[in-house]
Amino acid sequence: MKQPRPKKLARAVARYRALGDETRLRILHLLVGGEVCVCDLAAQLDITQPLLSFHLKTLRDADLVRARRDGRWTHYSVDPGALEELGGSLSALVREHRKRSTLAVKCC
Amino acid sequence: MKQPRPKKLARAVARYRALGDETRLRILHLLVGGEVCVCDLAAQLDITQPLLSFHLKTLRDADLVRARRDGRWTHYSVDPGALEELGGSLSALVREHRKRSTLAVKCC
DNA sequence: TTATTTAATCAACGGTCTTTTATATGTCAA
DNA sequence: TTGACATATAAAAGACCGTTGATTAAATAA
Repeated sequence: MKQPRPKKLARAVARYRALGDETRLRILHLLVGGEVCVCDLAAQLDITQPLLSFHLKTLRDADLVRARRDGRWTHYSVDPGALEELGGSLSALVREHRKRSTLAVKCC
Repeated sequence: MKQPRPKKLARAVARYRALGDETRLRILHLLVGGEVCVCDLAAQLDITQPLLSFHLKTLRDADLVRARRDGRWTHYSVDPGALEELGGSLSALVREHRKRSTLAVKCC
């Protein structure tokens, strides 16, 4: 498989890193059903408000979620694009592995 | 989407965390063509030997790669199972999002 | 305006992860 | 056996991340 472009690699790293936290993965699952406001997320997560805000920012910075302000409230939703890109590159990696593993290239 | 089982969630977190590092993602891409020995990985990565060993252990602990000893050398290869499980849960998340996002559930 | 509510930001602490240097283990060749 | 080579492990330092408590900003209600 050709080596990933630096830019793309860095983006993938940032996204995997964002996914590598239990609270953030939970948030993502809460959002998968559609937009949820921060107040409702807070009600289900049992963490302090600033901490939730921090995790949401982390997910935002990785483009995994989007925020929409509506008066006093802010609604978050998943950004399917980033997830698809990640899932796609994972699948491609597995496919590539399958294809090449039959060829049994010797190394040392 | 139903909330993920604690055990499965923890495994996913550990794996995303393992993927959330540039060196380790590089290693995975180097391995996708088939088994590679540590010496060849070292030649392509420009990091110290103990550090490479550390990253390989991290990937092993996440079940993302397997090690096979062959005399003096150790060959690493990707473990497709873990990658498939990750990719699958990502795709499921995206699919679920697509399905539900048309229903537009109101929150606050 | 003033008070209240929702959410984001800041500073600081503690813990975990990465990185380095040094050492150990295991395997083969001489 | 001894020496050389390939890789793993240990200990310590530094950087980074998650968490908390206090504060701020923005929007509405009184």
